[in-house]
Amino acid sequence: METQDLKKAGLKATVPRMKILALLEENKVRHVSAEDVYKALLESGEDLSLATVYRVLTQFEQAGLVTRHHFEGGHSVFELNQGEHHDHILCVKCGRVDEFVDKVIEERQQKIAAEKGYNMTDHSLYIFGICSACQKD
Amino acid sequence: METQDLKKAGLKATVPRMKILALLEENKVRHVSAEDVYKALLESGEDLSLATVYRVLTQFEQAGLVTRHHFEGGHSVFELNQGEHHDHILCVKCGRVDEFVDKVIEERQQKIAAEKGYNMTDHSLYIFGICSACQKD
DNA sequence: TAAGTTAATGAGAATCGTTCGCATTTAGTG
DNA sequence: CACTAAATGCGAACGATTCTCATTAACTTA
Repeated sequence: METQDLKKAGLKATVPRMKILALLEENKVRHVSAEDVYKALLESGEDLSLATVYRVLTQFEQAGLVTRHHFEGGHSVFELNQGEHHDHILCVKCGRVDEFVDKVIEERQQKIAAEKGYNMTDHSLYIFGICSACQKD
Repeated sequence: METQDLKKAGLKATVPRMKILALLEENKVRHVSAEDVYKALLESGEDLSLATVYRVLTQFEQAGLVTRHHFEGGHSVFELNQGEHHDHILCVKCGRVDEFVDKVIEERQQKIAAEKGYNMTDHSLYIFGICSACQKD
């Protein structure tokens, strides 16, 4: 039950929080904006405010349930944390997003951080390109 | 002369553009926001508008003279393209930014893109951590 | 080098995603 | 079931960026 997940994260199990978490867990789309979440919930009959969506997503992020990605134009998209860490490769033409995991890169990053005297906490890697479908146009 | 650089980039050699390019080439700071550029130029006696700074930086980006980095909170910072490509490692406590180049990572990225059927055009890699100075606090 | 054409600029309004303030409602507790 | 703190809704506020449009400056050609 989601109630447990929320409690574990130190968050009260309120209606908006459960609805948002449930939506993310449906996993229809991996990467959603606050606006996406807001609209999807309105459509499914929920009545909540956009401000709440932002608040909740920010709390989820702080609780480690969700990762926020910063995109161009000040947009953020959120992604439920599940399974292993991964990075992203995205198409600059159609916006398609794929994911990948590469141990070699992970290791090199650790090494680089160490060399520079940093205690690595996180990283963000995006590869941009043109996907196979778009190469045909 | 900067005039040449601008012409080469297909841009008229106007006063604001030359001043902004000169400022970036001074290279006092590698990563500047539009606001930084605007203030610095005002202080050095130039009279230009923030809108122009944004316009010019965007044109520089399109011309490949400059790279724009998207940071948290919808902030962008710009960096003059000079020398070789590099990635960034930054301190989440003090905001310090270091740069690095890693051939292994570059190659892996090419390989991953190919595997996923993408024609890679660019990438962005940030390592986050706590720098040596901040580890002591 | 002066006139003409077009693109660039300044100033401020407008936009967009996001956050805030505050009155109201709800969840968890006893 | 009543109580208290925390969560929500609403709309206003915000900050970065972009737009509009009248004015000005930069290349072109004579």
